[in-house]
Amino acid sequence: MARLGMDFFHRQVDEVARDMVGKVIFRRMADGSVISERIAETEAYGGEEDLACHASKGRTKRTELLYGKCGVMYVYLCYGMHWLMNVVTGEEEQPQGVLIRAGEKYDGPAKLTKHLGVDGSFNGRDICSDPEIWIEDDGYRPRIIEAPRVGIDYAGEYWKNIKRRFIAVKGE
DNA sequence: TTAGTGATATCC
DNA sequence: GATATCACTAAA
Repeated sequence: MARLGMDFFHRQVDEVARDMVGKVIFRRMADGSVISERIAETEAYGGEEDLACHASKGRTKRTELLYGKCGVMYVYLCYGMHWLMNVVTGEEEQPQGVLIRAGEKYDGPAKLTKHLGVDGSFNGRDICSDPEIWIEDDGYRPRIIEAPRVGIDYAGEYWKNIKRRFIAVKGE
């Protein structure tokens, strides 16, 4: 087991998103217990031209984190009730991030964050050094399917259709 | 298919 | 200050 560090996230967002599939996310709860969940699905967002990336519309208070240091969590409240969890990747000054969409047992971005107890208080934390949440590589290497991202109809035909979504194949 | 929900951004 | 938007889920 090896905890993922800065070097893992300091790469092209597409590579990081792909490599994160199959890794295990750990969470130390307030009562001291530790739960884990293998990542089954991610999506890559980023590049200044990526219309699906929040930061494409301009650098704002909210998206500021995406321009910052890699390894930092970007947690965002969607539709007033769902927390979505991302990890910033790549160079500083480049808005890039990986959305963690699903775990093996918790399929769906908001279900995953709910299970892990991740909310707005995790926004801006460094997943490489935070004592309450981290990601490890246990050597598992699933076969990975690439697919178009979902839920970004507003981003236009091109960005809607490119394959920046990575899904683990079960049982391999 | 649609109702629910609230932070953020954008427009007065 | 007000409105429009949104990387979703559950219920029907």
